[in-house]
Amino acid sequence: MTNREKFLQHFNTEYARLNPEQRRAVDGVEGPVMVIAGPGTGKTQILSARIGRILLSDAQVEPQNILCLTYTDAGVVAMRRRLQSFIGPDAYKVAIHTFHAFCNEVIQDNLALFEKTALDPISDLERIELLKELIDGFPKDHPLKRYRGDVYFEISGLQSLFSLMKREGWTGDHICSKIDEYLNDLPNRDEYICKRATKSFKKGDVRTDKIDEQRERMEKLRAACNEFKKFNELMRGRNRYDFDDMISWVIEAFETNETLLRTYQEQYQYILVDEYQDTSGAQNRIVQLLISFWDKPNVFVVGDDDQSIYRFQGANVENMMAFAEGYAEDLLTVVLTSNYRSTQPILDVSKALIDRNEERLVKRIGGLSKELVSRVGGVNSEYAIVNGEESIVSGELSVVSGAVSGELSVVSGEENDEGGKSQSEIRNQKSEINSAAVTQSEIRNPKSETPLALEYLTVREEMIGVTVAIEKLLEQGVAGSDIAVIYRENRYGEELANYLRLKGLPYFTKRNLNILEQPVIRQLLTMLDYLAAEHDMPYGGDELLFEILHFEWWGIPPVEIAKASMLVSEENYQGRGQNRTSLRRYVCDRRKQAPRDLFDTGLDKKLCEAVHQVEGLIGAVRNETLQTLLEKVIREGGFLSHIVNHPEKAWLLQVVTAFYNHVKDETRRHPYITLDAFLNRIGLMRKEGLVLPLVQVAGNEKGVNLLTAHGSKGLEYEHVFFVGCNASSWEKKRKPYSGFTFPDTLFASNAAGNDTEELRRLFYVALTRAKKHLVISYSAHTEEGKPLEPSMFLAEINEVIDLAGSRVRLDGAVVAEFAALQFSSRLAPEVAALDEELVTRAIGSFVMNVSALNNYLRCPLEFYFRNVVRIPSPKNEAAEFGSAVHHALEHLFHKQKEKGALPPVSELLADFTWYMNRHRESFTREQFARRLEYGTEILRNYFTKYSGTFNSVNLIEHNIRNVSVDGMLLKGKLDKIEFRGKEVTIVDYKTGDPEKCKEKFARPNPKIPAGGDYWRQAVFYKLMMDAYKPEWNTVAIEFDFIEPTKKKDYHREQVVVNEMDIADVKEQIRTVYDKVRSKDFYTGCGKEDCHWCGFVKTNKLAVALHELKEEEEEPARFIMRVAENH
DNA sequence: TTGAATAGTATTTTT
DNA sequence: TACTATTCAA
Repeated sequence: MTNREKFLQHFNTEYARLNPEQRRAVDGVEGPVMVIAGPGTGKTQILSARIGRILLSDAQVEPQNILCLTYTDAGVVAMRRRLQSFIGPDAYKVAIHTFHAFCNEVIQDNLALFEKTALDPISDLERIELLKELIDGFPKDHPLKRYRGDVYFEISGLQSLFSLMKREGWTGDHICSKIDEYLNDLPNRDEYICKRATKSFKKGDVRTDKIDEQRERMEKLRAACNEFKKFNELMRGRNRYDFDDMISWVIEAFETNETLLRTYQEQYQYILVDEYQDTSGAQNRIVQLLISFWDKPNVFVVGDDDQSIYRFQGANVENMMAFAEGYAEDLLTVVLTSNYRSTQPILDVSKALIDRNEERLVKRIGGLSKELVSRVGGVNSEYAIVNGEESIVSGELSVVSGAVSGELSVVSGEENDEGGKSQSEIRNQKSEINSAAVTQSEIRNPKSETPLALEYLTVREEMIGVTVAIEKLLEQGVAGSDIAVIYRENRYGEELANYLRLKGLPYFTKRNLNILEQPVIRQLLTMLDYLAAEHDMPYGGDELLFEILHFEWWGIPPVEIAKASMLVSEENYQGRGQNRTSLRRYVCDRRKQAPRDLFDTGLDKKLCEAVHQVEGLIGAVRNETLQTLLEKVIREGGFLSHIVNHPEKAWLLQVVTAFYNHVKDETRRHPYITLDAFLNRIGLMRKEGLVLPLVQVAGNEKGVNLLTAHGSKGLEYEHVFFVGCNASSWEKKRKPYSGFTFPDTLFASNAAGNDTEELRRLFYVALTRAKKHLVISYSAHTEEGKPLEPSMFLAEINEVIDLAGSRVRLDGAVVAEFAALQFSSRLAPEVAALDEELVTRAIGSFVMNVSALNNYLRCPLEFYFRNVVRIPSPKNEAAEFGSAVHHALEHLFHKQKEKGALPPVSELLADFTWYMNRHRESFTREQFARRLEYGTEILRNYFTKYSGTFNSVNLIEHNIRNVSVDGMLLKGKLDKIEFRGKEVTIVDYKTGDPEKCKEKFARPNPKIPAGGDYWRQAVFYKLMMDAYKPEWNTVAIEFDFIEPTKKKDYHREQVVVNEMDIADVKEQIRTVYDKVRSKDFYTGCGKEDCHWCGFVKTNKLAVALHELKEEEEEPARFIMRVAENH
């Protein structure tokens, strides 16, 4: 048999399998065809069959005359594979491309026409840099120019706007005219007419204030559009292009160069477009140009408007509508309604939902019907609906019920009937959950044949429930790859993966991760940060070194680092000011001394070795290129061997390689890039939210599939668990600010409700992934016990079809199995204890002071690191600025006292500037300039405001030591003590935004059980003063904010202390004092956002993890208890 | 009852 | 910053 005969034979068998409507679409080879292919109707199949049919037609068409365009690379692969099974090797001669690849080919084949020979694609970072340049070039009164806050705020908005313009092929003029249209129309709109009298408007007036608001937004958009051209010029100037540019260039070339267009029109006489609903305006234009030669082009587009989830808002049906209208007379429209994937009940449920959408072709084009009919199992029996399927289905569904009933207690019975009830009714029912009897009865409900809707108590229980159900299915021999869990957000899947992992169940996920956020890379970057800091200014990065030494790969016992750190601070204390040493220098010096005496240096060997290696790397900064430096960091110092021996070796190597590649790419683009410049660029990426993406493939391919609703498109599974169907994840999810607001006149369809329709399509896509079993679930409460609503989409379905719904309550024993996951993030870590002798030396002379007290109450580990180990404090920009302000004010009042008169403001500013210059190393160049300017400004204003009122009878920077209160020693340094007659006021300066410190003044309350830090400080001072000078009448503690509020007010807050305050704080001091004495500070607070607990956990320094005490009631338990009591 | 004013809170999905 | 939820007022 010849190849052609083989192919013919094969094609005929495949063709025979097509149903009549599919054949109708395939047979009409000439002229335009639009196929609306709902989920599971054999979309790829029909494209392949069509290509086969074209090749077999009488027209002598060669494979290379056919162009098949798709949306994604994955689509190309799938298409090619299917086609090959249809027509054999000829499949490789058919041009199957993504739009981008096709355009690139056109450009590459006609380089002379495009003159783009020297261009490189632009990187995300370069785009940001260009946008910064663009923004820097804005004139003074430009609507997008900012002087305060983030001056580059508009970057992200501009970026998405320009990309949108390219994708949709919109010009600035086009948008501007739409803006005018919109603004002119506003006064006619009802929502801009005042309905009720207010201060400035009467009833019936046009709300000009609201219109002005819109106008302001629109002028911003207009200004942005006007920059589009300039941005493209900038890009060209740098020899860079966008991916989206490829399409625009080809459009332009086709439009202006007829010969070029003709060449491609001649070559591609048959054009097929897959996923037509997702093609952008620009992509669609390419198709139009290619087919524009013929009145009746041989074009075949396949798509499903109901599955459009990537298209820009408001445009989803437009392509298809325009297509239908453009060829109204000759167009063959075929709607595929035979579904070979799902059972009828699943299709019915899906239909119930999607019927709510208004923006659908079936509602816009007359005579179309899109009722999907299940042909599951009927493929081989001549397209008849197989009635016997019900028995198959119910047989297998009872398997699901069995799985559920085995381990889960189910509230069932009458309540299953939730059909037809509105959301509010459902909501009301939730309050009845608690009163419902918990039974072990199974769901043996005839309705189980329909998809199930389960309500779990909490998200946690939902995950447990799904995990248990999956476990059962796997036990019954269902393949993991036949099961999928679909959710809205990746976060859910990540969490769920933990549950499956705990149970040892196989799973499979693909997700995009940001390399820069990976722990290994963060460590590498910290290392590079340190090297840069030390290179810039010796001993400038000491606090980073402390952290770096804790990295696992050195293998240094943390106690040894603590010890070294304590020795350094001891030495510094004795050395007082001059010759302040650092961890790095201290260790280096000691290491060199070692050979000289026979005694041990007292320092850990590995520690010395690590510092030595780091020392070498610091030297390399000067001499090596960035790339070699990174290589050294990776190869030397045990980093590489640590990774290679790590259980997650493969993944870590991937991450490190990807990062290394990024560095290589950066050095290629900027051959002489310095470490500093590189780190700046990384910082810029972080700030602008740019990611270095890497696809993580976790688990194995036989595992249960974990997917987002978006990611599930085009896939199908026997069992689908559609989870997290809560309103908060769907329609009530806020979308973050995404740049500019567009005039609604831009969209052909009304913008209102469009978001909902898009979401509904996404929900629909998820539902239609299921072949036989669909379990939709949501939870009734958050982990914190707040009630959650089911998604409105569920209610919408319920109104049409009774979903078999149940409230699932898990068995305590089942929940207990997952206990290990419950507190995982909230465990309080404990570090190894220090040598007894060493601690005693460190805290032997401990005297209580405010910051130690605050540190301890915040987290005992913070106290340990700051007050016992005395880690080097980071050169913090804000803190150093605060010190400079303090310093300047201290000198101001000293001089006032000495001279008896207030010195001129210039001296205040000079003292400030002096201090700033002295500590220049704490700032970057920009920070320094900004802080200097800012400090001068606020101090001048502060001086002007208060200069007439400064009390001259006062004590400045008064040190109080060893005051005994109830046998406890207290100390403190007071900024200023003012005497007004017999009354004494203590003043403390504060820098920072006064508005943001409000809760620091709070007295103890349920939300802040220990009270605010400033409140405690005030009470502490009062307590101390009363013991120190009982004869002084300390009436108040005043917090003087040196920085004004946004409204330029200077704020002073006086705290008057009462008896209860005294008692409270005394109690706090007593507790902490005793705990410090008994060396009880090795265990952290366990709060999720605690920096110190986080430090200990991420570096795996903990020797033990403790569950938090039941101080605050654990929310899930709380709900359970309430439930039990009813 | 409903619009208007104010306070509070939280940031996605994909190519 | 922008949107939602709440409170306020006609």
